[in-house]
Amino acid sequence: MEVSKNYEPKEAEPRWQKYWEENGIFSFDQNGIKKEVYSIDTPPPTISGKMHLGHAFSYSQQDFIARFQRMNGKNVFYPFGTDNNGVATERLIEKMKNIVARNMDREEFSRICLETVNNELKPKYVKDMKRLGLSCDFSIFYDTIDENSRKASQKSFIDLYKKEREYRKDAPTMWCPNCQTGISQVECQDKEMDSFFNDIVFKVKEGKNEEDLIIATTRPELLPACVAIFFNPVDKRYKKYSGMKAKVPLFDYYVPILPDERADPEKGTGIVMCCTFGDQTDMEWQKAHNLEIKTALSKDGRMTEIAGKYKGMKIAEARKKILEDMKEKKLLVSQKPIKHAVNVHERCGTEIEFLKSKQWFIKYLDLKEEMLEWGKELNWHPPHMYSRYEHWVKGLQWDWMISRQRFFGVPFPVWYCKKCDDVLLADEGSLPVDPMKDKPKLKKCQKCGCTEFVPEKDVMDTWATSSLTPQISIGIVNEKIRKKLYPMSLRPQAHDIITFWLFNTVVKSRLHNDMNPWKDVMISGHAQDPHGRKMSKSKGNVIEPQEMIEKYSADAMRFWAAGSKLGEDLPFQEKDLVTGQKFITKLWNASRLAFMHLSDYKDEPGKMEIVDSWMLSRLGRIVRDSTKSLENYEYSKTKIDVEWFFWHDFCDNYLEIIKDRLYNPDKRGKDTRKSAQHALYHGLLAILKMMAPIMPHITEEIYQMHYAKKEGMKSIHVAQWPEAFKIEEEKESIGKIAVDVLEHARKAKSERKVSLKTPIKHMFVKAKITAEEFGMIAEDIKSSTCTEDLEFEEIPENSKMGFECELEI
RNA sequence: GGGCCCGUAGUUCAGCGGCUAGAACGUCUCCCUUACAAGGAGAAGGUCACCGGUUCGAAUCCGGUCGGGCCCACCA
Repeated sequence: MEVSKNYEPKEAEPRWQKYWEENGIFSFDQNGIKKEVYSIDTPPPTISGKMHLGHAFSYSQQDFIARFQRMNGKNVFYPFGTDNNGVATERLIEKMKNIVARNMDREEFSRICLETVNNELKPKYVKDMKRLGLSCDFSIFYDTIDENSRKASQKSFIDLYKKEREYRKDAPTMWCPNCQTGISQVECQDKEMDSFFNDIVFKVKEGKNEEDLIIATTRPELLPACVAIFFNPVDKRYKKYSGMKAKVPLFDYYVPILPDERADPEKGTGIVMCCTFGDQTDMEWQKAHNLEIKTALSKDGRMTEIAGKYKGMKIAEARKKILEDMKEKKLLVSQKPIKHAVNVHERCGTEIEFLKSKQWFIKYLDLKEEMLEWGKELNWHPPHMYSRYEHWVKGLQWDWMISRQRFFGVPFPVWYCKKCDDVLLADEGSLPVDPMKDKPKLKKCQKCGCTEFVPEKDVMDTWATSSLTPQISIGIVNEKIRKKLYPMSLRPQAHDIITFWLFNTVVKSRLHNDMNPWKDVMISGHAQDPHGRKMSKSKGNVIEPQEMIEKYSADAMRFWAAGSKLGEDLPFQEKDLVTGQKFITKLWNASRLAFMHLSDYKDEPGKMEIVDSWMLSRLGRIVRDSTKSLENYEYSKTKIDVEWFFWHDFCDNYLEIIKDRLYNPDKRGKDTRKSAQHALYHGLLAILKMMAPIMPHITEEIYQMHYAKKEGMKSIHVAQWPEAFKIEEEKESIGKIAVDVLEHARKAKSERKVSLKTPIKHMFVKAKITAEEFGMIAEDIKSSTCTEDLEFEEIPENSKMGFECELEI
């Protein structure tokens, strides 16, 4: 069989991708109830334009596993979703369409978001993923904002509410007084600002006298919301004041002086005032000491009525005025200019405030012990990733706040009674609902009988939905098979979101179903720039995977992604794609040689030559190890093992040795040719199959040329994973002599700077095998090394000498 | 500030108690050989970051130091 000289990945890869899709090679068999299922909780990428290198990296790694499991005969459930709900999408679309969400009707804004996502963003994304060769069943597809997902999120909300795991209460949220909107962490930015440390005077009664207590603050305008003063318990200077009260300057009311180790004795004067709320620590203090919450700022960034005469002033104005007044009353001792980083809203640069408002929470702080157990029950790959989960859980201080004052998200299925504020849930049968548009099923408040309701305007945080991906994706398929899918076999994801996505999914699954969502988790590392740094647009070191796939191939890209151990970060090196490309070429050329000699091959082994058994036995070890590696998510080991075996044992040595037998059956005998054909056929096939998960296109191309018909399979990717060949130690050790001799001869010729086909006039081999055994490999040695006269001497078993080879060229 | 990972050849990585510490790329030398010259073969190249400890034996296990990366938190 003649095989064309070159392989063109640019043409071949899309061709096979189309073929796989048209033939449903990766379809999940929804009726395959009897087959063992392997289910994957595919991460839904956030739609932010197009696939980036980190995606190419980690999605390739999970795909290796999916393809391996499929070749092991499992019915692989491998859905695909996109995460397009939440702030990230909102902001992207505001920019793309030049609109501002808060100035629009929510429904209208959501409509534009959905349209943009579906028509512009998603298709590009899915195309990129398919171009990478991802073997998802794209017919099992979800969006975190589609009807199914909204329904699942709202159902989850109702269920947890009924289980008394949800509550609504005042809580501080980050707020931009300029844009007058709640904002999220991702919209914040650090900004270096010039400010002053103001040393101000609190008065403490000490017997008859009043003592001064000096406190350094950058936020004097928050004084009216001051609720306590803290010092560190190890700080002897302030110990005597513990439990006493101090008078707040200008506002003349008393607050307690309390010990707390969060106060830093080194900072300022060592004592600090707690205002509700100046920053995160204020919130912790408020909660830990159960302090009153005072609100000094309103939503438009003006002082509230508790500020007395400063009421209605803007923050900057109030700060100035208050400082002036304190100066006048000698309550301001000194001012030191400082530079410090503050959180600002990235859109407008305004300093962020913490305001209290009603928020929904999932109550889970009481479950810390259980959470640790849940985490331990998962099989972590690699195992050390568990400690990230563990430390996160141990450090938890708040319940899970799930409400956001946002626009494009899943609405809460909730109305409130206008009169008594009682909660009215949507009817489960009517989900998904939008309370701003829909009406509750109940006509009257159960508590007070009132008939007027106020819809909840907030939407859920995106994690409240994405923590349901197992339920959402499973919800798409036949009811009959759902039971077999849950808990799922695998959650693949990167390590940066263990504390969010992974943790939240575990929590939801436990609260809803009382079991873990999956058995195994596989945690990928990050793709970095060539110098091992994080890639980011601002650094200008972003590498686009699309370009690299175009320049080399998807297989080469995946080859690179298989280059580091699971969980390890990997710097991107373009040279690694070159290596991948070379490997593809080598596979292609070796296959050309093989198929040239296999057209008349029939599977009837007969008597096997030693060298053929040597190769198959060695390969048997590789198959055994590689299978184990992939079962343990160690795809990089499989790659290294197969790559090395193929290049050196198989191509350099084995193929060179059998050429003579293949080309010259008249001289060497038909049986020795048959033996070579047999080993060649099965050896190459096993190599292809083991590389198929990593390089799905080139292996498919070669498989289809020769093997597909013979095995009666539509694709290498649904073909049976190779069985390990029998390992035959004795034959291996005899065969190894032949290989050692070949390598020795090659080295000798290279040192003498002569061509490899230069004849060797005389060769003298000494080895620890019998003359009879040597006879079984003598002809192969002669032909592969071009030796004219070969002599052998047996080394006794107990001799110190090992293998020796002398030659004369 | 807390956590996790990593320091092995010029570069990117394997090896994770026991052969002479490996591969790829790069470098140098050679080779048109009936799969492959947009190839191939061979060679050179290492105080396994540093300091201690455990052990018959440490790149590998333990403790510390110093670097690098990432995540989280903080910024009165």
